[in-house]
Amino acid sequence: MKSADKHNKIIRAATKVFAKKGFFNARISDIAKEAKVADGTIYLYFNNKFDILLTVFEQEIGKLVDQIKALLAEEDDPRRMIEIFIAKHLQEMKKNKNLAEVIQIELRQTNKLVRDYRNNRFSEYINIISTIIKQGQDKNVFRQDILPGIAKRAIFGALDEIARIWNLDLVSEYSMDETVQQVINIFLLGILNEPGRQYRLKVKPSRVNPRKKPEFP
Amino acid sequence: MKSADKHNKIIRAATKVFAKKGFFNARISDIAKEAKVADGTIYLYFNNKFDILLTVFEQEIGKLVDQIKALLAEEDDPRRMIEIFIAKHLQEMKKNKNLAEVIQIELRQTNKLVRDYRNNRFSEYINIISTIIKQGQDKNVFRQDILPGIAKRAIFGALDEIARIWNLDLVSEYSMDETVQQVINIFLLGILNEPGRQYRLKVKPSRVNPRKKPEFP
DNA sequence: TTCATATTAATGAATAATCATTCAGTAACC
DNA sequence: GGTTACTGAATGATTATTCATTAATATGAA
Repeated sequence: MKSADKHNKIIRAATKVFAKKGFFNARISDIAKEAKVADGTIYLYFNNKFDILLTVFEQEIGKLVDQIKALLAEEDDPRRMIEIFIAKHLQEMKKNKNLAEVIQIELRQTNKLVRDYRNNRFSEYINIISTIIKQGQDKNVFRQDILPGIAKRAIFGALDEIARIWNLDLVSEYSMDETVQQVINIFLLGILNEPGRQYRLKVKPSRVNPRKKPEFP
Repeated sequence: MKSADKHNKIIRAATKVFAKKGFFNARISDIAKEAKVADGTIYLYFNNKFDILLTVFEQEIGKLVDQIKALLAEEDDPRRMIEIFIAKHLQEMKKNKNLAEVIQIELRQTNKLVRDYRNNRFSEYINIISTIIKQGQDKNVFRQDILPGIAKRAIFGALDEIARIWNLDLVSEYSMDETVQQVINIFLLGILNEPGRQYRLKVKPSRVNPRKKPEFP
């Protein structure tokens, strides 16, 4: 019987190797060696190299989804929920750089080739953000003119870019906490000083409660 | 004399091919064919495949830097400057999907391997954002507690993620303008409704005017 | 329990492609 | 006739994947 144990060992090895060398430069033999397994063994557990990447990705994102959902279940203030999401995502990426790297790779390299190849836990992940925003709008805590489908991309993109920089291992002088606070700060309050009183956007937000419109994909 | 013309032809071809297939799946012969040139000719103009990617990247980003700087030169309200940056970046990525794709690729795949290989016009590019923010802080238009080095990453990341989605060519129901407004809106004002009056961040911004601290790399 | 056989898992060397790069030769131009 | 630009077939390296072989484990009859 093919053991779940070995399956896991391969996944862990692959995560490590992909993170270090990137998908295209990772050799199957690297993964095999890292997993202390023969090259051929890998093909008993996975169809091909892509399959490994996708499995790693889905599985790791899945864990994140579960964790964050659990955290959020205990909170019902949308403002805090956004804080929790941001903090948790960044903490996780700081802790698990391999995962951060694999997300980067998967999102830009493979997607294009093997799109919608299987169910997408990643969509589920970022839709957590838009769901929180919608809740906040229902409670009138968030601005009604924010489009949740765009906001979710902006927030995820910001987090992902910060994680990318961490992975370049240039030394940063900012602490984790400081960074988390900043990002929360920017997204909740914006960068403008006393926005309501001093400044009108060049183009005013036009639609209110645009829930009818389909989401930004 | 090796013609600048041919050099350009190769660059244009390479941009197209990289965008379509990604760096690792692009063959030199694809680029050669697209440029209507022999495979070997490419090596008269570039050292190797990486060199082509880097050249494409630096050159295209360089153009963007020049354009945006020109636009900004005519404006001195930092709020408008941020608007201009966001709008221009998104417009450009929408117009030139190949470029958007090459940015995605270069930032995640190569960086790791060939870091600091040559001068970085990309840094120059995103430092435009932090410079604007600093100016805004000097004029007391932007909140003093924003760290420009983190804000620049958040803003660029958001824009980049949106461009990524556009490149997946899933149909989006949002117009360019709508998206631009939203993003400006989010970053200037935040998503919170009447932020000053209703909500205190869980953790308050601590330092004021942290200009002394080194920037987020 | 013991041993023979069957079934399943694992191995890693061999295969078969794939391309980046080179370079001997040709063309274009001065 | 000499210099420079260009060509594209040949080279040589690399590696995902396969598969014949071996090891491990299960089964069950005596």
